Amino acid sequence: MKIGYPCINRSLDCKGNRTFRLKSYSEERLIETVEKNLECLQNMLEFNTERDLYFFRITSDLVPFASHEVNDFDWRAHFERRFKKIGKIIEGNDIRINMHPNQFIVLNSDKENVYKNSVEELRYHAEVLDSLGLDESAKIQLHVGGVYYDKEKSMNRFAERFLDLDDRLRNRLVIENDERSYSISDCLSIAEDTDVPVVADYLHHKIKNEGKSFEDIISRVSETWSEDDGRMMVDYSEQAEGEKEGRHAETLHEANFTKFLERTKDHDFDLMLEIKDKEKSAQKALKIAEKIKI
DNA sequence: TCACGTCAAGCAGAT
DNA sequence: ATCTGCTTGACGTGA
Repeated sequence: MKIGYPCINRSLDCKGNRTFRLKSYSEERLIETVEKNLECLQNMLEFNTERDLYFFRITSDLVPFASHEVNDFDWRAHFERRFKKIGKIIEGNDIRINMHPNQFIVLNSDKENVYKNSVEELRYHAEVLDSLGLDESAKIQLHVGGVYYDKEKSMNRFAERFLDLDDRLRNRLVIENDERSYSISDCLSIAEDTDVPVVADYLHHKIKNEGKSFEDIISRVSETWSEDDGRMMVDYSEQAEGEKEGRHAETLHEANFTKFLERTKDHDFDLMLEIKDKEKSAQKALKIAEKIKI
């Protein structure tokens, strides 16, 4: 099991997700921003390996406006060596990487332009992972999308469009259950038609689960991951006590996390901790995991 | 330096 | 109708 956290490190004084307003777009600004983001990405990866955190989610903001029409700069060529260098660090330390496009990426949208833009944005994500020289175990994790008053049709539309993607991109995609539309069971049903691996999100499953327990369903989820896909990925987060349902907790709760590990001890997976205090909770989680030694 | 309105983009559920 | 939250709040103007 590898443990990691998404996108941001609060202990370091660099920011790896710098961006700027579309209004301020210029090639100089883009280069400057990507330069700093890559530098910080490297810092974060080094920070992580020094602390035995070998799973990391790279921010979608790494290259701002990468898939926007305003951007015709060949950032891949310009930063090729930088990407390769970071890729070597990733490879050398056997770090697992994923990315998670934001909410605007909806592959199954009923609007043609949203679909088109989503594919472009997914291509950008794949280009980042390709530039780093990573194999297809580096994943791009997305939700199934909208329901549009007809869930079956919307799931079919997802499957069709997924199968229609280029191999290189499709082989990097994985789908994650969300807390209101598509449960793990729904994702598994899509996986049957498409062979897309499924990422199980523990908190989302707690909120939407059709009465199935996490430990029961995780076996079927693990079967969606092939050899080339790498180890199954699981997302873990906790409900912020007293806050609205689905809100992430500020810090990891030891007793909850211990219980989670015990409930899932029959399975090996890489674990992404979606907890507000990031690397702090990740280090805490690592200690707990080592203590009870799964 | 700080407060705060706004930010490329979608969607569903709550208010 | 409008607001909120989402993998992550950050940018940027005005005082």
